[in-house]
Amino acid sequence: MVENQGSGARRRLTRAESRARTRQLLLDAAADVFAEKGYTGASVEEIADRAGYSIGAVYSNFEGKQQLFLELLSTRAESRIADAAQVLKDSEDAPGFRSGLGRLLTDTADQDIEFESLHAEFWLYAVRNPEAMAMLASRLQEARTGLEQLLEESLSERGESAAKPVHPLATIVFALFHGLVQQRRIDPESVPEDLFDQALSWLFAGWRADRF
Amino acid sequence: MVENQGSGARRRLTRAESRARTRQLLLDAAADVFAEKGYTGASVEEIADRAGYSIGAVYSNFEGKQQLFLELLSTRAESRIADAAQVLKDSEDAPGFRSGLGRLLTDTADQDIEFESLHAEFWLYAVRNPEAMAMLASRLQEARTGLEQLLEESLSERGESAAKPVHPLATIVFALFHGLVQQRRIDPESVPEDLFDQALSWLFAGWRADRF
DNA sequence: GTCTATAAACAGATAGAC
DNA sequence: GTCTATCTGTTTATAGAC
Repeated sequence: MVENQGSGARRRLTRAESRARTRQLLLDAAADVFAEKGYTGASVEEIADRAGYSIGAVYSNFEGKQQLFLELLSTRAESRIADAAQVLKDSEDAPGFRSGLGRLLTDTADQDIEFESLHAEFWLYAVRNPEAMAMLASRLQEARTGLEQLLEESLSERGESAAKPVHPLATIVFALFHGLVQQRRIDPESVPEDLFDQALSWLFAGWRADRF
Repeated sequence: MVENQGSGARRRLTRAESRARTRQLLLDAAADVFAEKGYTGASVEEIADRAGYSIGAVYSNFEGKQQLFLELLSTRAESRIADAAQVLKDSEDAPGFRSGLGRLLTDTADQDIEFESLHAEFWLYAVRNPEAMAMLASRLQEARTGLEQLLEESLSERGESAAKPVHPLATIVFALFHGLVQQRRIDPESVPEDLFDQALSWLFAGWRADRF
């Protein structure tokens, strides 16, 4: 007796898969609520509600609120930047590199408004809970490394590689990105769309001139 | 009958002054606790305790937790940067300007560790409570204006003023400052002491070259 | 003006039904 | 594996003593 499990185009929900789906829905909902209310302000009940489950479902899939947050921290911190950088790498050529980053800035500040809030929550949590700091540090380093590779490729296409390490440049670009996104959220007029490109243009020019 | 009020070097505590002193102690304690625990995580009781008062003292001097926080937001946001910039202005000449900012960065990240946490709390609060956004925006603008003046004076001493507006430069320096401080708190090795100076050097060089 | 005591609401986490 | 009910602790804010 196979029951109606193999019938139809549907059917594919192992217990493990069903559990994984629940976990995913809870994690998505948690990201939303943590971004909106902050770690302390977010309630487990609201996370569960928004995912379409009850409180019990959260505690049967995660140890608790803290572990749920840490799982997001370890898997989602900076992921948008890494992804977006990859998109830029695939879709743009060297001259479009900077304007691509400029668009990334305005998109992050104006459209994906949860990103920077969640980033700030991760940062504050790590600052207050040293045991989570190494985790965030390694995620940030991953993102910076991705950006470094992008920069190196972009520069090598222009025949100006190998002379200086781009490492500090990547760190600077990264810091500038977050700083400008934050400022644009508070006072959009003070951070016009092309300011990031402008800054990168000056920065790169000065960096190149410093090779001699 | 004057009572023993005019006697001794002490005695100077009008009710108004005594009240002002209590308010000040509560505000100082509040800044500490909000920085350590966050807006939601900070309890009125802990603020009162740390100031040496009880819960009732808070509610007799402020409308509540929210107004206490908003008073800090409206008076202390970015004040350290404005103050520090003024110190730099008074104590340093043009060539020392950049290294002065570099020291400000490491001090802010390593010594006055409450500053950036409180800044992040202000930012998150404003992002989540639009009625407070204009207040933070104006405080940020004040700080940026102060930095602008510093830049203009520093540049005019080198005879290269008036050609271009420094406004965008001030915004960039500001964003970079916060971005690097945040990154240094998480991963100090990725933000060496002279990175900020290095970045400013490249940025200014590129900016100058862009005049033509 | 500040304190103590308390009210009223809400949180994270657990136990047991299904 | 998920839900309902509940336990326990904590929170903001207020009322009334002093």
